[in-house]
Amino acid sequence: MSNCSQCIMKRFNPLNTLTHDELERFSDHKTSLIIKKGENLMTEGNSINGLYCIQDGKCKLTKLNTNGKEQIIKFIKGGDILGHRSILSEEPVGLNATALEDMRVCFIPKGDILESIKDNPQFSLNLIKNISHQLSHANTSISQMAQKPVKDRLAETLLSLEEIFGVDNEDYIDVILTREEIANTIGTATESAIRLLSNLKKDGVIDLLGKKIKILNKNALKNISEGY
Amino acid sequence: MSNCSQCIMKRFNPLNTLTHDELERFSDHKTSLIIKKGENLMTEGNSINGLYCIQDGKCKLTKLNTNGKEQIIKFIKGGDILGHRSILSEEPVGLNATALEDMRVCFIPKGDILESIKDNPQFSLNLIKNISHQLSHANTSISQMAQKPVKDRLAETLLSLEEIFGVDNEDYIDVILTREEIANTIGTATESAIRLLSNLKKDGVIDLLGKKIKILNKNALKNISEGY
DNA sequence: TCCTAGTTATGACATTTATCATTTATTTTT
DNA sequence: AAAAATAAATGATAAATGTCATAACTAGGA
Repeated sequence: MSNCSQCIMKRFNPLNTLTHDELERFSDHKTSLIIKKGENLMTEGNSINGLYCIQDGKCKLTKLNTNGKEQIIKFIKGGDILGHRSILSEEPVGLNATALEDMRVCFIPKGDILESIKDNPQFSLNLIKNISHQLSHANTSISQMAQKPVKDRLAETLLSLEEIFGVDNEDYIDVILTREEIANTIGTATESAIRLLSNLKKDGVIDLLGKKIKILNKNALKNISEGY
Repeated sequence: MSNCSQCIMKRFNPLNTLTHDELERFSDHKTSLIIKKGENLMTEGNSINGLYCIQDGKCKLTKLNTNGKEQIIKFIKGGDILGHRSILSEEPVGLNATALEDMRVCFIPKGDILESIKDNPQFSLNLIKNISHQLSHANTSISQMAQKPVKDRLAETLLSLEEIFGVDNEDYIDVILTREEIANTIGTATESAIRLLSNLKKDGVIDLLGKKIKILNKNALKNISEGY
């Protein structure tokens, strides 16, 4: 089994402030697991007794609305952590985490996390910063969802997907989403998302190849996302 | 000047875990200020070097969109604190805090807050819980803004305004908002908000008296907010 | 008190977005 | 490889929401 102190994924998350000893303790107690595409790593309303550190693979964080519709709140990739909000606030998990592709994930039990929080103020602070950052991001999302038309939100989402996942060797955004998932991210009907994507393609702003999306004119998208 | 250790407002916020000594230190360094209706307590993008504890009065937390529209993210009342997210994450303030009526506010310098964070783990934890709770609330908002029609969001907002501010002695919701502010809360045009309010009145679900709003049928509103 | 500026209200209309129906394409299963 | 299931695309139409215009009302200042 791999060792936390040698793991490079922690470079990207709050675990990067942990001492060698702490990481050794994590290694001793951690479990590795494989989550298959479509499976849930966390489920809304469930409680969780540890923290997930994503080694590899992508997932979506979703919320089921009272009207039965799924809203995608955030995307998660290798290097991200999940579950810390729930541990810190001692509340059930608020979102579903569903694998978009097969994932490799490490699970570190709550006890070890709490110990490090007690002993290592810098670690606590980094967790707080992570959550704070999520909060300001969420506030921006609220504003955009409430005030911007669907077209603008689609443009914004495409830019942010490229930002998060980067591009493959042919410059396509490196994540595969169904049209329905794109619609559930921007909060619109699937057909509307499809139509708007087709329009963007017709206008030469993006290229579509099956589910793959390539941004051809980032400036144009940026303008659209700001309502021009 | 009033004394933090005797102040009852802290009963409602994370400051309730502070020791007598810590509160004395706060008292020595704190300043009290009056914010007049319409003035800003905090401004988006500015940095802040302390924490505000609201004694009295109400304010709105807003975000200015790239298209120039104001989105109301949250309402704040006596007993709430402001600015802790910015202090903890060492980032500029993300939202404007604008007084809806005259406010009395205490300002506690950053240094004292950070000292208590270092010394008092329970205080830190309570701040984290506060921010975590805001985050789950924000995620719910995203989902509702994205997926629910304006009518449902208005119903939801009215219920939540009564929840937050309570009612006066005639059962009107105890906060005065313009129709534009209501529209900016639910993310719609002012005229749409006005029309939907009129409809709710015509249906006997609410009563309107100038800017004052009374909920007559809470169950009906709850149903509307869930799409029935 | 009157005046002015701002707010609320309402109608007419334009635009955006959702829904439904159907076809075509793609993926999965057998 | 064929069949079945699922997803994408597109047209027609309905519903929701925004915009513009204007009138009625309200509150605060001269």
